[in-house]
Amino acid sequence: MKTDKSEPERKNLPASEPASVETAPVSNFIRDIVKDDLATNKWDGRVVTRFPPEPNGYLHIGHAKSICLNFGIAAEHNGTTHLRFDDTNPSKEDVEYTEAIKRDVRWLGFDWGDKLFHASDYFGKFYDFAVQLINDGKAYVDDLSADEIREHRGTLKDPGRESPHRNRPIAENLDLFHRMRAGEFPDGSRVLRAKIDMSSGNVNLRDPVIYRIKHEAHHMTGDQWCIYPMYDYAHCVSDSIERITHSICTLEFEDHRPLYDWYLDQLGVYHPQQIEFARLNLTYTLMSKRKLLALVEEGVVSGWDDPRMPTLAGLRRRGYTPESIRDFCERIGVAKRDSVVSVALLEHCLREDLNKRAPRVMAVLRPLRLVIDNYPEGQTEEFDAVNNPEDPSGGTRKIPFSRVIYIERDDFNETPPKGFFRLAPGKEVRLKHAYYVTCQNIVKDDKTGEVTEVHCTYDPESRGGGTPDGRVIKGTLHWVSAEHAIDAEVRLYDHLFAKEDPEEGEDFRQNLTPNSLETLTDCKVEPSLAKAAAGDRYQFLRHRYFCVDSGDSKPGHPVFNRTVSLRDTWAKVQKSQK
RNA sequence: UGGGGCGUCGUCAAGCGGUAAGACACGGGCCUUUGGAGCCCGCAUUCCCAGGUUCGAAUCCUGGCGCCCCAGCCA
Repeated sequence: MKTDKSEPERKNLPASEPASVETAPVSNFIRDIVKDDLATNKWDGRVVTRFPPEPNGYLHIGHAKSICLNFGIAAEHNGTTHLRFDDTNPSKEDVEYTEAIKRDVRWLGFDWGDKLFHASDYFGKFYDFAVQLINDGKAYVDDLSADEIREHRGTLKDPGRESPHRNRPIAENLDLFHRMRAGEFPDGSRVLRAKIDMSSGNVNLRDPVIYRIKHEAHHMTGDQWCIYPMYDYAHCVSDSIERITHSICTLEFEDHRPLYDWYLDQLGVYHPQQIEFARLNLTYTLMSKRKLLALVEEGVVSGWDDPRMPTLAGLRRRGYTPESIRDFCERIGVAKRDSVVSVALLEHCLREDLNKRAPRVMAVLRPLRLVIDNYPEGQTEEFDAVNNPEDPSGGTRKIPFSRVIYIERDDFNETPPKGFFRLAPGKEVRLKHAYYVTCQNIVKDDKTGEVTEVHCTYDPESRGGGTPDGRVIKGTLHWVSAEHAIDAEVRLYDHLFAKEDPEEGEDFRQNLTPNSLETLTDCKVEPSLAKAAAGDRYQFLRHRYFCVDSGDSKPGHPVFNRTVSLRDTWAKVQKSQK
């Protein structure tokens, strides 16, 4: 993969505060449970959590919430957090994903130390425990087909029926299970099931499958196994083996908790507490891994790290900072009620962080030539420009100025609407860091009528941006000297989905924003950007925040991704005038 | 009465029997060499509804109503 070094990224950004002191932790019910447990010494003073992704896709912002929660709670109490790959289904999983997941967790700012595990590390133990269940008469081999098992399971309202194989002698179960493992039976021909209660109101307890046969190679264990354990069984036993204290998962697993508890109780082993919280939903954001995969596979986006994706890899490439994501995860809180957080909050967290850290720079996205008629031809001078008014230690840089410059097309209007205080015929504006200029006349294209050039005069007295007479100039424009400008490509991203709820309607694809990527190839940026490196973040003055693309940017041809816009009061005013 | 969970501002969310935090969004003002940032002010007499207990209820009890999840050999 292209870029992924949090190292170089860190280098040219001011050091960030460590996660622990960013903000005082907000109270939530899980923190309360942990605090209580510590007070009653339930776990001998230990706090051990785990983040258990399945390596079948990339991590997204929803996972970030879980990561921050698990690592955060442990860190607050001097505990540890395990990174454990829940890799019990070889048909869906891949090493590409495990590497991406590790990279993303690290980038977010968390460290699992030597606590890196895989459920597949425990395949041997899982097998032995299963044998124990059989020996205790708590599990049996079922010969029913998948369809038959479903049929026997009953419905939500009607109880299920017991399998005819349910009361097989222990010895026979043992023999069959050994032979399942030995590879004697084809996929789907038999399963190992827990013997619980076919009439339970909780469907999960109607003799759930423990092991299924899959003659498939596993990315960690190769072809050592042809039977693989199911999630419910593998997860609780893994937690037990690792002596997890608080096993935090999302709400949909609430119904599984009785099963989690059942396995551990029957096995008579160490028993962590499962706690469920509401997963993160964001407006305009698709959070389903399966559907995100579809976008990648169908080429709707350029990959898992496309800057429009809600994946951590995508957000990183877009220019998000790990600090802003952590701050966001802290601010949204943790509770049990289903909710949809406004994406505006995420963007706010980003802007707040970038405002403090991103150097200001001048870039003209849609250039319009401006000629200063009374400025000597061939003359060049330099101005000192503050890199970041929010950061006194940010220093200054030199910006070259000359007779012909580029300004933003939007910053000139031949027939200015009310309240427009940028450039217009006869009007005077300030060129940031430079001089005041007054528009004297314009040049238009004969055919299209489009303004192709603006002619101005400058006031030599206004050097630096002020005049002795102290006259008030409301409009300040950014600009780039034509002969010194660097050509750049700029990619403007919009929300991938036009609907607040991307899942609305029959097919989420119908809710895609028609043009969520607009590429501008004729941009002019100030020469200091020649040294911009992949991942560097800037504020293009008066525009928004941009990040040097880590995939396609090259030394002679920088490519910038729009990270997030600046607040735009003028746009708001215009909107309200309509 | 299939089982499980949840209902506090537009959106998140504190609150744990003592009289509704905070954030985002929104509206108004100040300030400004970014229409940025910053600063100030405003924004739930009321907590899904109805009863009850109590000197006192968002918090406890009872009964409704609404929303979410579950019938993979996925996780």
